Amino acid sequence: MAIRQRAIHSEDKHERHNAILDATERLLTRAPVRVANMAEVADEAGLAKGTVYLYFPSKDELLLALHERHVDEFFQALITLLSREAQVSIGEIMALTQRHIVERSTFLPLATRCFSVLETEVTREVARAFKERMAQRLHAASTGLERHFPELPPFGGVPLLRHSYALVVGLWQMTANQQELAGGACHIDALDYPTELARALGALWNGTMGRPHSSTVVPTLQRTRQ
Amino acid sequence: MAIRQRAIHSEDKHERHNAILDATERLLTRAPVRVANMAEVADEAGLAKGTVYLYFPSKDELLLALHERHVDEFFQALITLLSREAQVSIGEIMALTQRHIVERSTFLPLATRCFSVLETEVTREVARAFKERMAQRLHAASTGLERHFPELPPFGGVPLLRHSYALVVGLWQMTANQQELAGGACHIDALDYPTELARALGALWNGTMGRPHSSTVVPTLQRTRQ
Amino acid sequence: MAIRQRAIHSEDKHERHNAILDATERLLTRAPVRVANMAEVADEAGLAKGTVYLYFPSKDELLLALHERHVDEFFQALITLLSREAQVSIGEIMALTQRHIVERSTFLPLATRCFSVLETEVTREVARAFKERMAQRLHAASTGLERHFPELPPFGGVPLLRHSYALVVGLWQMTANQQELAGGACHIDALDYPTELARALGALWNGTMGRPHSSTVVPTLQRTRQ
Amino acid sequence: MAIRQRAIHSEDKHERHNAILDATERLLTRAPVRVANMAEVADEAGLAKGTVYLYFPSKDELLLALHERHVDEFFQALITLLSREAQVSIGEIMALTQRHIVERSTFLPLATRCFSVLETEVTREVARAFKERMAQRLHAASTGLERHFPELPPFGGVPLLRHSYALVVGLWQMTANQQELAGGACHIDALDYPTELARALGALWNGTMGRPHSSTVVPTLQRTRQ
DNA sequence: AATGAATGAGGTTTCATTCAT
DNA sequence: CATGAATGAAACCTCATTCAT
Repeated sequence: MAIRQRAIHSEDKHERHNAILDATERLLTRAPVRVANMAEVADEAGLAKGTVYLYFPSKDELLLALHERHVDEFFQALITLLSREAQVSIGEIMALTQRHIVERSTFLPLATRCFSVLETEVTREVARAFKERMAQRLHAASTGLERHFPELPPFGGVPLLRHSYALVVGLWQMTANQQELAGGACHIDALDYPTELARALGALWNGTMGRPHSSTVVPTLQRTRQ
Repeated sequence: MAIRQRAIHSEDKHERHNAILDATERLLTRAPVRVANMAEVADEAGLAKGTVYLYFPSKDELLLALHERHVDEFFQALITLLSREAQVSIGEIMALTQRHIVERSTFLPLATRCFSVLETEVTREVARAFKERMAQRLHAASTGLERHFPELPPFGGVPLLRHSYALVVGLWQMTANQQELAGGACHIDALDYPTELARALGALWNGTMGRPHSSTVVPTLQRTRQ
Repeated sequence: MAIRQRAIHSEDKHERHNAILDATERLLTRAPVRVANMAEVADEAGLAKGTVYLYFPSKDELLLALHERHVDEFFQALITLLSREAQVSIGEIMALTQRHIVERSTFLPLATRCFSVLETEVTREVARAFKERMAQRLHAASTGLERHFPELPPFGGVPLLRHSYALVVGLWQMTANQQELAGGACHIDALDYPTELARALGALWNGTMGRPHSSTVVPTLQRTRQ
Repeated sequence: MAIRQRAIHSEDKHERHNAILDATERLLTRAPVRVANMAEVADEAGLAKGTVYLYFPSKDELLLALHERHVDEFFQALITLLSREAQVSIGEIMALTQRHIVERSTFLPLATRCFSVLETEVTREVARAFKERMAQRLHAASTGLERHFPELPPFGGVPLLRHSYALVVGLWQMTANQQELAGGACHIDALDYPTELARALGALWNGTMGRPHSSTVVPTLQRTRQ
């Protein structure tokens, strides 16, 4: 085990906390589906197993913390975008989603796993606190959203964001890793995930705001990829 | 273990196949979140562990088969409904969803689990075959759907169904078992799952068909519950 | 792992149950103080770890079962001796104690360990059942004891046996493994365990029965050793 | 952690040594069966873990030191009692035992633990020194005992004290925490520990001194409780 | 075909002790 | 002297799957 500086000051500890999350992220990137065990995490972080347990009380809380970091980064970016004076378009929000969620190969597999973790493997109190923080993020983002989209009823941003997130996750689960099939079973419905997500989100948002459907959002979501 | 007749003829085998699925379903009904182990499944079916393996090559394929039975029942009902001469309303489709998916306590937990199973624990060939059958069901339902909803473009039923399913699953994962929080953290967004799903699906369908939003679908989805 | 016959019939299972206890006993004999881990036990028994868990639900219950086997063998012998027509002397009982408890190097270390196990590591129900069986053995032995020793008041055998057992265990804990010290610190009090136990038991029994002290019991207890 | 003065002078060190033992005692009082870990000990003492290791080379030697303090307090009291001019009765010695050992909830659990510690976890030298000090205490007490009880042969106090101690410990291990069973399995033998101990010690002492059994000692041992 | 005994890899967590600061 | 972050060995137990009967 590599001998590392000791994390004595609060900031050092925070850094090491993040370093462990980074290590977990790297492992997840390498094999998004398989969940690493604590020995691997410790190894990747250059620490001993016991040290990881100094920073996270259990494997599940480690994974949950990483997921929350993902979510937080997305919401930070979203809230920043929405706090801008100039008009924000649906397309811009989708592009953000694309960058922070879709293209980040670890986000959705981990999110999927955390849904079950929250309900079974973690104390009620931890789960409650996590959900409370999520609710706060939603509210913050919702406020900005309502300013840019007057069609939304008061507090209408929260359910829209929730529904969008549900669509992102649900569609990913249905579509992910299906590219491999493209060769043989290629039908009209076998769009890749980002394209199909863009269409679905477009429909959801237009339907929520009572607008007629506009297909202009799709190219925007695709743009990042090209 | 009770001594059972041997299943020699093909129809007997099919029967036993289903009996194992029934047993798994019963276990899942009793504890939807926890996944039963094979010993319990065999026990519940009144068989030995080894016998279960004669009918299903692995635990994951057993679960997948049960999930497919769920899905099939839903699609059977949907296709039957859509094959009717008289006009089918969105509300009727949602009521069907409510009955077959939302109110069936085992459907969504199992679906969630199967998404990960499909990508990791099952041979490519099995996954491909499963998805192919799903695609066929989607096409069959889509054809009926397009007949009843002329706003849909040709083949537009397939993505709509996929997006709807994604929303059903994704929203369930976000909402399930969160009722417990209702007491303290109750916000405007803490709707129960069926209500929120009805709104989300309503927006998605209206948005997909380019209609203005109509709230009439919500009571329909709720009606089954009363 | 050596491939072994499968234990299918009830008697075979009982045999394997005992084989695992035998293996544990062997390990304990080799290193009476150190408690073996389950991997070692399985290895010594020529079985896989999981197999041991088929026969014993936990390590602690395995140890408790072995201890109970020790105790049972002692009580079987004691009850057999006491059921004899002819007069039984104190010396004979002590010789029995010597053979089954003192000279069996695993008995007392394991007994010591089981006292703590019973109070912390085992379910109340298991502990209760164990103690109930112990009480029955005590009563059975007591009945015979009272027949041979009329000085004992009715039911007086039970406490006498309990006190004797307490003395056996307590004195062993104080004396065991102290031989090593004999060289330097040899005082008048540094008798070896069997001799000192014989004297202590002699005093306890005589005191309980209101007899004047007789030293004749001591040589009897020593006899086995020669 | 509170910043503490450094212990520079020898007396300060001794004080801190005792403070750590006090902390351990407090923890043990709170949960006599569970053995505290070093983190808790340090915490309770208001010190850092490493500091505890400055005063005790290992956890086991810490426990042994605490046990020795217990034992020493008992022997101090016993020797003081026996050094008195006026006749000392068996009852007085038993009352002393009652106060210092039986009623001190930490004494016997710790004693039990230390017996195993002495044989395995501690260097030969440490164990030898401990036993040597015990022998000296025994001899000192024995001298006084022989003066008050002329029936005792020369040096007869040492084995009597040893046997008594063995009985105290052994009977405690058999009886402790068994009150819970009183409800259902209540037999004539289910006396509480102090009562049963009084009878057993009475028999042992009378047997050792060649006296006929007298039951007068029992109420004496109970008196403290009332 | 049916059984269920046997397997053993796989993963989590604890905590006494060390040592850099 | 004092700290407390870091260590890593140690041990338990589960359960999907195999295969002798």
